[in-house]
Amino acid sequence: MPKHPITDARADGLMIGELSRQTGVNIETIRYYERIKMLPAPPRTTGGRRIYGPLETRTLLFIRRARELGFSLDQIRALLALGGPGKATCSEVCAIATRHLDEICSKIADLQKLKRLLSRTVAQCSSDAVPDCAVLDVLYPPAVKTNTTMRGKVNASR
Amino acid sequence: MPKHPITDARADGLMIGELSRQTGVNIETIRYYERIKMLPAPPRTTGGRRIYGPLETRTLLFIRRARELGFSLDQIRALLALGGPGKATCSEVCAIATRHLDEICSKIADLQKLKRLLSRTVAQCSSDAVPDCAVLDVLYPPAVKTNTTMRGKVNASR
DNA sequence: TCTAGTTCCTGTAGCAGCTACAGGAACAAG
DNA sequence: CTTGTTCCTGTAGCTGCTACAGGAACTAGA
Repeated sequence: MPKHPITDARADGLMIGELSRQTGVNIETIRYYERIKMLPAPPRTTGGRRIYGPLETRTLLFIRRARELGFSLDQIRALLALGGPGKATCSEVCAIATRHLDEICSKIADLQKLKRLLSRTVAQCSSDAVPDCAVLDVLYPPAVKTNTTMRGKVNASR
Repeated sequence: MPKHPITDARADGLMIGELSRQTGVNIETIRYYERIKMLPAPPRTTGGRRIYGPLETRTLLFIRRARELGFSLDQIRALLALGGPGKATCSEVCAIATRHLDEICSKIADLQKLKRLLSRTVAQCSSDAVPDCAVLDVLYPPAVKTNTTMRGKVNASR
């Protein structure tokens, strides 16, 4: 009767491949999430295959979205716990999100510092020989300007 | 005669602890760099301890600086190769730096998108009960708004 | 000379967050 | 019954480190 690959047992419920297709989350990743207890272990068919209901789909989409927004798995775990049966206040949820927002802001600030430095440096590129390359000048420590040709002097036991 | 912990063999040259202190790079990290061939294996004392010369110090500082600027180890390897004995043009070095700069820029752009979305969302925090939390609304997929209390229905073998 | 304390050595395992196998069992369709 | 697909478990790999364990080498003091 059903022509889609709905398989066995209770007819509603997806197998892992379908869940993966519907959520855009890799199969191996789904199993990984189960292993690290991000997702509850779903029931199985008699043959041992996982069957997922709408709740799991929803949870997985939640996780995926949160990952896209850069939340760590631990943060997501906390969010799921707050949204869960215990119930909590919105401000607790916001606290996690705000902390994450702070992290994002400081990451942006760091990257912008890098960007300024690097683009200033790259702009000086001369296309000439390497010894005068501005990029290498920024990278190499300015102090030790010693002769680069002093190798293999010490010993060499072993 | 020497009161500083310069040990054995040729008197110039640092042991790994001193190198670590001077460069600010963790001892274990230095050995790790050697293992993955970021740093050449240095000569050893008869007792088997590594002795580093000024070139190694310089290289390690280079690596550290490049890491601070967010270059990957592979990129740094490439930079070191270019700066090395083969010599290359400044534009080759700049090519690597420019690619890295592009990565930084797109990371910044991504993070700023996140930042806007998250801060807009967090701003709506009501401090009230969870069901109406704006953060969770953003995270949860808008489609499936089904009853959350339908668990443990399918089967439960195993 | 013996001993204590420090530094160093190798090798292995762990972190996040996956991804990619190998080798086998279960299923659907011809 | 066979073929092909999907699924299963378990393990190892990725990046860039960090942290151990268990032992060897060195220094300084008694």
